[in-house]
Amino acid sequence: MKFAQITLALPLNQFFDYSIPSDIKNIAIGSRVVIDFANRKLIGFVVGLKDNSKIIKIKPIIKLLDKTPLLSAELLIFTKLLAEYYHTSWGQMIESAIPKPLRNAKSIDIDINTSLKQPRNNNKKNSEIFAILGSDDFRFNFYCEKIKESLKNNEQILIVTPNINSINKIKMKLTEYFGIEPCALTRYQKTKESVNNWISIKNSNTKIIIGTMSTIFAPCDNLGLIIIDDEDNSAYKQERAPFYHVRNAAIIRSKINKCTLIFGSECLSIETFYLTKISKAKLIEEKTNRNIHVNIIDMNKEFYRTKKGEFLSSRLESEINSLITKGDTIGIFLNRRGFATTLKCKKCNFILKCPRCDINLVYDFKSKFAYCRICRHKVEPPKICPHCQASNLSYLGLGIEKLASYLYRVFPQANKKIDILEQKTIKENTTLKNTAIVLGDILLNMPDCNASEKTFSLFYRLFNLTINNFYIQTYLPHHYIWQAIKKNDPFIYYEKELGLRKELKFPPFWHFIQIVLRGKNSDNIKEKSFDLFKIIETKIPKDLILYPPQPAHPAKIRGNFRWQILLKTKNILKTNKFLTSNLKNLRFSNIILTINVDP
DNA sequence: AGCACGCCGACT
DNA sequence: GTCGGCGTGCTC
Repeated sequence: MKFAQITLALPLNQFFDYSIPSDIKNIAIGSRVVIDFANRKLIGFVVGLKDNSKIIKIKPIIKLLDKTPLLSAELLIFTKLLAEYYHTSWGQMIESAIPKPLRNAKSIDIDINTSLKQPRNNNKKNSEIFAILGSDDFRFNFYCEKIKESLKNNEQILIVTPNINSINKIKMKLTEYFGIEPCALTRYQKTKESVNNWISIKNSNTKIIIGTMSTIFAPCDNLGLIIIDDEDNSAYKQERAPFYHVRNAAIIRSKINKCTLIFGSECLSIETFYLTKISKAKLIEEKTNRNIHVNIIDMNKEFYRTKKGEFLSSRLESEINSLITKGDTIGIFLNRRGFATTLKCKKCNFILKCPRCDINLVYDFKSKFAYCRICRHKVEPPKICPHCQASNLSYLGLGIEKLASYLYRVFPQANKKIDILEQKTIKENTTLKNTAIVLGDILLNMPDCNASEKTFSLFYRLFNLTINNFYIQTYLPHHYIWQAIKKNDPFIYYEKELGLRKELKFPPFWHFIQIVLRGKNSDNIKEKSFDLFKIIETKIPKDLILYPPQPAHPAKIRGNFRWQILLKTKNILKTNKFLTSNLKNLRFSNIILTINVDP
């Protein structure tokens, strides 16, 4: 072979041919090479070999970095399919699949063992998906059963968890259960150790691998089982390019390998529930018999009885009072940090906002500063309104600190009987005797098609931690989320939500594709968004739904203004092809355009 | 992505 | 005159 087809970690969806000099032997598909690309020394990934090339001015490969290919055929096809789905270049997807130290043109000696490969189990069953709904222990026991089967077949096992804490927790339990320590891919991408781990996995010396989302790319040549724990966790969607979702990536990888895939959670995602509904996944559910009293407090009725500016209904206040008088404890939950969420001038209605992100600054009582929740920009709140200089600012909006000070004022006798609960309570699996949700509806009012799913998963978990009474303050008392919690039946929620989504042509029935334009000049971004919209509008295929440009959420991040165009489609690959052919000759100066599939 | 080329306006 | 802004084309 005289020529190699090479893909690069640049946003260029094409291959480049390079000649193979005679002194470079053993070049193979999947190897990394150093090449000269437009006078830049770059790393390239060999994806094809051929005897001739149509390119006239061809350059030679400078250096071969891997004597044995770093990327297996399986990882190559996996990254290729993912890149096609998420509208990125193959090379960029490959780059995100390998540890950081292997991404630059410096050569690191790596020892890939080709002789001692374990024989692959070739008479495998077809891939099978399980959806496990239940507590940590219930899921862990199921995982162990399946891990045992894979170990017996001498296969490798991938376990993906959302964060480092959960890696350590599961790792300890597995070590105890199997007597072998799993390989943990914490800080997977950055360290030299990660390269050693990577090579060890590639050489099949490591059987059980556990780590965060990039673990889905672990170079297992003999993969038998993939476990995605806490599969509905929002951390599994990468929020920068390449935008991939671990759940979807796992489905693709399990199909390629014909291996078993397990999605487990205390509260399954709508997508996974849908898989069980259409018989693509087998549902395994923990049966619980719990007797919790759920009290839904209709805030529409309470509003008139509750004094203005107070956050607790008189009904909840009297319930709290009788509980603590009995010597019981109650946890009050509010998912909003800080003291006040809005600093507003009484005279001119000026609102203190972040200069870079254009969202309200949240006042923190302890530090006496106002913070931006996106970029952590902080300011000392001005004593008088900086706009009209005629009045001071009022501290509006309910944050957890304001709630705390209110509670201790109203219940001075409470003395550690009232707990203020935050998101981390749920992560720590604390047992709660009684729980009250102050603002049941804040997440529901967000402009996000997953708002109800987020609300349900948050409060259902909180409900699962509670043993006696569960109180919900809401303006939507008949919402199916509360009905599902009241009856301790998540399927009430899943069925209703899925029905609505089908009607609205929402995921998982249709897919969103979000095109974001961002840059420093607000007018320019808006104008070019409409230009782009018009271009797409004239060529749009029938089966595509296009929404006019609108400011993205949030409309400004770190000084960059953002506008978005949303598309809705049933066929991602077809729509991606349509976008590629229509966007390839398009370039706006000073604007960065990103495409986020399944945002 | 990042760089070179080329076209225009404005400034020692 | 020429410096530098940015729109455009190209990279095997």
